[in-house]
Amino acid sequence: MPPQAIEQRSEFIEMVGLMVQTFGLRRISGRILGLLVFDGAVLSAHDMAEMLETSKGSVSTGLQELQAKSVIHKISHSGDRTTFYELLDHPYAELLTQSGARARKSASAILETLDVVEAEDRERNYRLAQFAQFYVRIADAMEDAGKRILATRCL
Amino acid sequence: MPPQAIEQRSEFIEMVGLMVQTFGLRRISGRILGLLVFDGAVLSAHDMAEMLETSKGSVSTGLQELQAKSVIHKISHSGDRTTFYELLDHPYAELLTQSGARARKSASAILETLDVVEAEDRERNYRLAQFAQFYVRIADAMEDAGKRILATRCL
DNA sequence: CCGTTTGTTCGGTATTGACTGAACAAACTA
DNA sequence: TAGTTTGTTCAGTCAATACCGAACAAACGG
Repeated sequence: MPPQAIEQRSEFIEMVGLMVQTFGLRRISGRILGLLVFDGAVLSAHDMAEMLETSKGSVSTGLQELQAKSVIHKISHSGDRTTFYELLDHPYAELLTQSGARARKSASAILETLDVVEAEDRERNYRLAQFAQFYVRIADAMEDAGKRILATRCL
Repeated sequence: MPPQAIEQRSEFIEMVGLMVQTFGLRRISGRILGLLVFDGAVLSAHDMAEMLETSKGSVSTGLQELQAKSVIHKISHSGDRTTFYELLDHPYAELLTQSGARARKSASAILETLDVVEAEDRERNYRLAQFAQFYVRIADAMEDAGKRILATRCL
């Protein structure tokens, strides 16, 4: 690989590391994701730690996080104790689903307050309802986006 | 206000403080938002600092953040040096717009990598495109939700 | 079984960034 | 102008948390 390409790859990996933090993922998880997206390889935790120049411990946590979000999955071969990992077919759908679920939970919490609070103050009721609706819209949007991604034809 | 209502109010305020962190807002900004949503009052920074039992400095930063996101706006009366703040009519639309813009920026950054990288590796191209599309979908979803909120009839 | 390789757990460390509070600035009053 | 109130800025502090790496566990080969 020419030196320029190495630079591009490493920049991409770092960029993804920063980007995924929006979803509450650790930077290390994003760097792993970036590595897998760029190289498309099937890798062991050991290899990843070397390639990303980081500790095995960090990689281990990152891999757990990415599995919990259904971004990657394990692969094992008989007669080999190594566990490998690769991207799932639809790596990002679950991220959206979970974000949507969180938003819906926020909406519920607000509506709960609305229920509990005295129903006399019309304007407060409106403000709380408006606030809850904000989260409902986000939840809907996320879930829709997730479904649309799943519906997209695979290569 | 009965003690139970005070408790509900303060719980709500703290909850919003945690919730808004999803949008990259500080906790203090969320607590201010919670206060304004619950009370519907027009308040000065001084009052907010007292009510939230926090420093004037924190409130000041929080107010700037909320203004930058078009959640609140200033109100001033002639012959009074105090600046007051209140919720805007559509406090949440801009939050979505800005989130959408950030997502679109991520998508662009990924597509830029796709452009730069050798076009030979078909599978890499696909993975990068898929990743970019993920962010495009989020951007679209956020912007749609924002528009839908604006279109919702006011009280 | 022992040695080797792979991977996880967890206590300690370092870094990030939110919050505080004091100093400063601005705007009005007497 | 001096005094008062309001608000911002910024250097320092503190807490949250991501990361490191050593110790441990598990799985296989010799």
